[in-house]
Amino acid sequence: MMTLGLEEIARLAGVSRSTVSRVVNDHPSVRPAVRERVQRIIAETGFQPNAAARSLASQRSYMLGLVIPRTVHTVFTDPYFPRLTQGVAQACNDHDYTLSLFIESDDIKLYPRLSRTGLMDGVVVQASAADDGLIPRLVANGLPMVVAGRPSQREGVSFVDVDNVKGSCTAVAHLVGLGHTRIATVTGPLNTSVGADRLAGYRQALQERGVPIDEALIASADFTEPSAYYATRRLLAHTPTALFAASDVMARGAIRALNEAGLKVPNDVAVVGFDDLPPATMTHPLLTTVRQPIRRLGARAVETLLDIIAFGAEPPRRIVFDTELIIRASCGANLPHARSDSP
Amino acid sequence: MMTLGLEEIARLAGVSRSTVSRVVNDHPSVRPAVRERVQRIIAETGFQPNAAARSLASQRSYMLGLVIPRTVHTVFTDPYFPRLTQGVAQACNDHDYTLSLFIESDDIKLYPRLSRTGLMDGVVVQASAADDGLIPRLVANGLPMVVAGRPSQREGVSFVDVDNVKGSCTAVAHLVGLGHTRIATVTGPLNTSVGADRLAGYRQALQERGVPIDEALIASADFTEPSAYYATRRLLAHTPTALFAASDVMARGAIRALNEAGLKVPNDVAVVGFDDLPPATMTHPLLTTVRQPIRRLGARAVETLLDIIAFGAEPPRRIVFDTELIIRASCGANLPHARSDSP
DNA sequence: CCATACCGTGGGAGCGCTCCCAAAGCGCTA
DNA sequence: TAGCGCTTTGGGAGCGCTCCCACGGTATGG
Repeated sequence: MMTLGLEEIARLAGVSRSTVSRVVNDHPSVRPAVRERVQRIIAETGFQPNAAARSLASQRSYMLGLVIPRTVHTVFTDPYFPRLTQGVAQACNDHDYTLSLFIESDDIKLYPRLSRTGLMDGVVVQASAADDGLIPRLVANGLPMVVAGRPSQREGVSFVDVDNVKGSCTAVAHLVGLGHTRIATVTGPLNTSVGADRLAGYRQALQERGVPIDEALIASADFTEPSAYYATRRLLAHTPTALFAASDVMARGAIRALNEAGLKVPNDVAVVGFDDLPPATMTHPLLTTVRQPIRRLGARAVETLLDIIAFGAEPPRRIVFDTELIIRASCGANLPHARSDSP
Repeated sequence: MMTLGLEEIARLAGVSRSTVSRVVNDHPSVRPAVRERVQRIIAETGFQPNAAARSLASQRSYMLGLVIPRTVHTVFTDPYFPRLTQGVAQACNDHDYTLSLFIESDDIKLYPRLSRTGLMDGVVVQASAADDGLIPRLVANGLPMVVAGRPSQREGVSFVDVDNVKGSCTAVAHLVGLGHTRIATVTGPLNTSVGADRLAGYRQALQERGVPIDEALIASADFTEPSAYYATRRLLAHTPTALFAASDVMARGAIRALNEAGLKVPNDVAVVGFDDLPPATMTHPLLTTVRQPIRRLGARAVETLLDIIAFGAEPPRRIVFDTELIIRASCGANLPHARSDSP
């Protein structure tokens, strides 16, 4: 059986390879009658152009990569990444691109895998603590790229992020408005911008409202539930009346530690999280948190990437989404004795 | 700047294109001295072979596809799919393959997208109610394929699945052993084999133990929480004392309906789920369920696929994993008045 | 009626690799 | 020293497509 290629279709339709190519690629300059005849043959034979050959010749693959420099386990444990992937996958579908996943915490293995492929038209890279290795190399490589989150090295890099500083500032300000002055925080890793930014927002909120900052009320963790649990236990000795966790998952860990110590949420300690990721917010009581539009962020990253592919990486695109404070029960705002948040 | 290709490296190293190709592909017949020299040049220049050209010439891409014929929303809402994806992604990493995601509920769009790509060396396809359209076409196409779950059309198709009949049979037998005779079930869609099989296991357990089957105690749903909630409400009138839900997510919906009706779990109604997917099993009380090794299933699907790619699709591989009954609190097995499960 | 313009079409020349075959170089034996 | 077989190397011929240029045909204008 002869390979079903452009040439073969051309033979069957009595035209040339070029004309078939034009029909396949919706090029306008083909007579309707000819176009129709070719299309009929294509439908009859079930012909599908060879993607490798097409990519080789055209330098386009219509594939995008989603690069998450984490372990596979982390990616599927932390609800953030599936959500991001969802946004990215949906956008890829919408624009008829194929999505490839690169989940690998080891930089050394990740880079060759990415550029060896060479097939990707561009990549969305999740920011991480150690992206200084990967991102500049990708940029030097000339591979169109958008970072989800804020990269440590921002020179000439396009990114899509949420305003973490403002988000956590709003959350902490809310706690201050409720009358709290001993507000603890469980932070993310401070060598990541997301961790650092959410702590910065915490500091800013206290500073702006004249609440003294007690460094003993700041405990750092790594966005996992157990790390937050232990961080919170360390915090207990300093008698906070409120706690801001830099993620919902960590808020769960904090609440667990609080409950174990016989403290009631929100009566003894008010708690606010960050993310608004449904399974994690199903705490008792329901978690007050800062909602960030993760799916939209993922989708926007893809759209920005397509824009870069089409029009070049200059100037770098910077998109920052706003967050929204979602007030539920864990902050105690609805408690009878709560002081009003608004004057 | 001249394109960095095999030819260019060859020139720099003073050898031929073929020799460079041999070095890149670890072909043994290259003198160590030459190999080393070429490798040095490759390292210095940061050369990476072009994947499209390589795929075109060799007919191999080292890419696998994971095809999930569902909406993007479903895939990221139901915890089963992320878990499966995790297993698949890990296995792809382990074998140095790149994973592409094809999430599309519309058959009409899915097929062309898959075969147009043509790049995939093979695909893992999640079974679905309407896979009769997709799977035979893929088989006809000659694309190496493994189905996760049981395909409706099994002729010559390789698949990896769990023993759903035995799994649910064990679960229901457990309830019978606890003294229940009015055991209701909330099933998955009965046009899927997973839905049908779990119901078959329910029937088998009752039959084997001489418990009459009351069709009024069987309500079908679609694996979502709300559908199970409503199905359970319909069941309430028939006064079950136990309920087997065909998934953990549905067990949650069932428990919600039960609680709303003022029924306590497990005291008034014992509940057993299926899947053992952590977020969903965090019910009050903790869910007794049938654990299925989803990640292993995903990983095994990939390994089977690689086997098929290497050695051909004949004979079709059929792998069935066993499940395990995980007894927690929701079935009431630990209640003081519970009858012993074992004679 | 011929010149000019353009539309539709065909074919050549790659894209950067792999695969195969032939040739060269080597050590060994007879 | 000629002959043999082995290892190592080089180059040709594609893989199936896109892109570009050139050509013939028809429509248009002078």
